Amino acid sequence: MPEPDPNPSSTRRDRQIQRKRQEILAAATQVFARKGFASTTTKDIANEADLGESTLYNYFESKRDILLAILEENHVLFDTLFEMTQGLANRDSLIELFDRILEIFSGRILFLRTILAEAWVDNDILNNYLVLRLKQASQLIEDFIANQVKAGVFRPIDPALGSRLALGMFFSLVLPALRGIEPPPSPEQRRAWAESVVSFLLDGIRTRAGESA
Amino acid sequence: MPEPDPNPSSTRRDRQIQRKRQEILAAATQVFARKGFASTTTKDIANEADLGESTLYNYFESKRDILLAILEENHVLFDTLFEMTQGLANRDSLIELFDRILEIFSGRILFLRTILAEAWVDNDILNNYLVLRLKQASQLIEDFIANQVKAGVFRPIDPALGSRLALGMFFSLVLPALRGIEPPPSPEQRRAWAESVVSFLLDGIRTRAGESA
Amino acid sequence: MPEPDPNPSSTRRDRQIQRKRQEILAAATQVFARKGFASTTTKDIANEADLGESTLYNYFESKRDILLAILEENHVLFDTLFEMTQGLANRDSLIELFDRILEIFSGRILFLRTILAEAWVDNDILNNYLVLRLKQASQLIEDFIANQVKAGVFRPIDPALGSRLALGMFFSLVLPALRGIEPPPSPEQRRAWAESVVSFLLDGIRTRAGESA
Amino acid sequence: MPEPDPNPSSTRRDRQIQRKRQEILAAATQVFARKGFASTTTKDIANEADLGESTLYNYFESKRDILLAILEENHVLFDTLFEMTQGLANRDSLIELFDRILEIFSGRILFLRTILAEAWVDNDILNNYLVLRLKQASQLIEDFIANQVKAGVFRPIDPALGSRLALGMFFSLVLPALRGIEPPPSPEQRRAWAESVVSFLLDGIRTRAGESA
DNA sequence: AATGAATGAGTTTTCATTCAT
DNA sequence: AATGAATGAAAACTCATTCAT
Repeated sequence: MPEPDPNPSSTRRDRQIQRKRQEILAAATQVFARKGFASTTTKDIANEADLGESTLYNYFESKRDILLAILEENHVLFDTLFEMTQGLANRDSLIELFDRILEIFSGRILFLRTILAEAWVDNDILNNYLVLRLKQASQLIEDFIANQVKAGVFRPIDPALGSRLALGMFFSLVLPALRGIEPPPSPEQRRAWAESVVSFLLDGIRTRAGESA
Repeated sequence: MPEPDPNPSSTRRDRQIQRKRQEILAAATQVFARKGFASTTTKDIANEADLGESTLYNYFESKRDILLAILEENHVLFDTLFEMTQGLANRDSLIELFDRILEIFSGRILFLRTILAEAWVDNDILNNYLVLRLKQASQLIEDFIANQVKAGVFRPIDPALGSRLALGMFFSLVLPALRGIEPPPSPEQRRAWAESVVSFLLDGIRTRAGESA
Repeated sequence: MPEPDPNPSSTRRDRQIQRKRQEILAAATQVFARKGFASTTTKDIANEADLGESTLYNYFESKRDILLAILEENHVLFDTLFEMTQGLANRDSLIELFDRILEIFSGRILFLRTILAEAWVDNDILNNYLVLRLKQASQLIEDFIANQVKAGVFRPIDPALGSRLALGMFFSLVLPALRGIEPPPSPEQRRAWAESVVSFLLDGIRTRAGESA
Repeated sequence: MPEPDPNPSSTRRDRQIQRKRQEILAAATQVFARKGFASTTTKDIANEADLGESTLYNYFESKRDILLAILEENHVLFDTLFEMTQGLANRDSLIELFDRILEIFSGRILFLRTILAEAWVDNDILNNYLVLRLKQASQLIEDFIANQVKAGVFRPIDPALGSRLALGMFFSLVLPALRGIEPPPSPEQRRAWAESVVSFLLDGIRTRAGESA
């Protein structure tokens, strides 16, 4: 027998509100990704959410508030990514990391398309929602590189530069999907990509002396 | 007493018109880069160009027409790049290519910032002005890779993937400058970057068996 | 076991309804006085009454209906004033009248602030709720003046004008409190004011020949 | 022969703009006086000014800006009043003052109706545009009363109270015209009123001992 | 050729009111 | 009886574009 909730209606109501907010955010994400924030009208969002335009304002303060809610909501999601990734130890953990990020990216394509577009023209969004994450990711890779260099596994390379190039490789793979001109990668494709990036990064593209023999 | 030119006013006027158009395009590029096309008003452009708003319409049909003129104007510039680069033969020609593109990019930051933003939300622009160029660049690198693989210098790698990753590395270097959060690279910086990218691409990051000894 | 009332729920419900209506009217009076009718939203009223917005419509037909109910409710109150004041006989009764009206005004500041604001822009309200009362008050004073003139106590003055000036003096005293930039007058203050007005009215401000001696 | 204006077009343009602003202000004053600021729509103003709604925004920043421009414009006008009135010396100068203010008021009825309405609900407007003026007027009268009391001409009366009552009398005369339920007073009417107010104020309404004889 | 002025079409936002529960 | 949710209608304001000069 379930405990009588001391405040059941309030809680249910809250959930109901949250659900509706999610619906609106999902609709808005669709349209923002397609047209960009500035070119999206509240009418667009309302149509996509199958609501009256004024109803939006029962759930959000303004159009920009909707955008920020989308950013906020997804920002949290990426927290977990970095919590899980405590450190990069070896080739396999690098592959694992790239694969996981590719997976997360594949599931958040519309959001990512939106945030990249807005961060491109809005400094607040860039700094509050993108730079932070990129720094975290970059740091992770830098630390790995620095360690490997110290251990003699890597050539003495600037970790910051290495990290940057690694991120560049990574984005070269997902960007077409984010932009919507390629389908999101299948799990197999992701795995293959992750391995390729790591291989390129670690081994380069040239035949090794020992291998070519 | 000046020589009677057979068609003086027309020619001079044409040049005058062209000059004014350039001024407007330069002003518009500034504002588009800063705020994005959709958030830029014709008033913004007119202010930046130090003109009356309605004067813009003596030179361009519409706000979008200004954007397209900017894209068109710069598109031509990149033609020369690919004309000059007939083929990549070796490590040095790769470095040379990257260096040259970095240089061109550094001189066209505002334009690039604009085209990237708009191609991100506008399929026409993406296809007509960006994809074309990327394909050209990509093809160049792919051909190089395919050749090297055939010659046994490179491991048997998918040239398309290799090219993509190479472009990704390249963009990871210029993007912060395009976005305006880093200064444009100095010539020395460009050279160093070009060498780094090529080195990463060709050699990888790991100590080579022969080198570690 | 309670007596079966022949019509209990109805009566009790009616009282309950009336009580709730009063609460809403009190809340609305607060907000109307502060912001004016047009700038007050139904949400403002609902918040002040600690109710849901839609609940208002169980008790009133519309926002304007609430305003009219406020006017109606208070209109009745002033009936009693004029019933009690059957006629002005002498200086003391004049003082008494002013004092009483000051008292009533002090207890109805928010209502008066509201009605004055709305009568200022709404002819219906002006005519139905304000002009009537002012005419009654004015008549009272006019009659008094006319009588005094006839009796030779007053100079032969236009009673309508005299009444108007007397009302003007009166309002000059209460208006700051109605507007909310002065505290409501204390009973002593009211008494003093009433005497002053009557003294000014009757005696003027100049030293009398007999007095100056 | 007129001096060549160094900047003629600019000046003419400025005048043109000023003229259009005046037109809009005049139109807005009409509508504000009739319906109150909050109930007036920009469409109302545009219709009254025979302009497109959006045209208003070429001359004013916002609806409120129009209101403030009206207040500002008229505020200046009252400056002159107080400059002219350096001091009140005797009965005739008092009459003169009242007459002049009545005249000014009669010419600014719509403006005054508007400012009174808004000052009634807006503290900024009350303090910045009304209280200031009332204090000036009040001070003038207070000084006069204080002087007369000192000279033994007036009974020892509180000058602040006397001033307040005098202002009340004054407003009782103009208010109906401001509200629009009486025609503005004719010059003769104004003169008569001024004399009456002063007479009431100075002499009171009662038969004087000496006069009744 | 340059532009001040005007504006229609739209955009975001507000708000009184309705209605299902 | 109370209200959360939804919304049509309208409000203030924006902006690309036109046009007369």
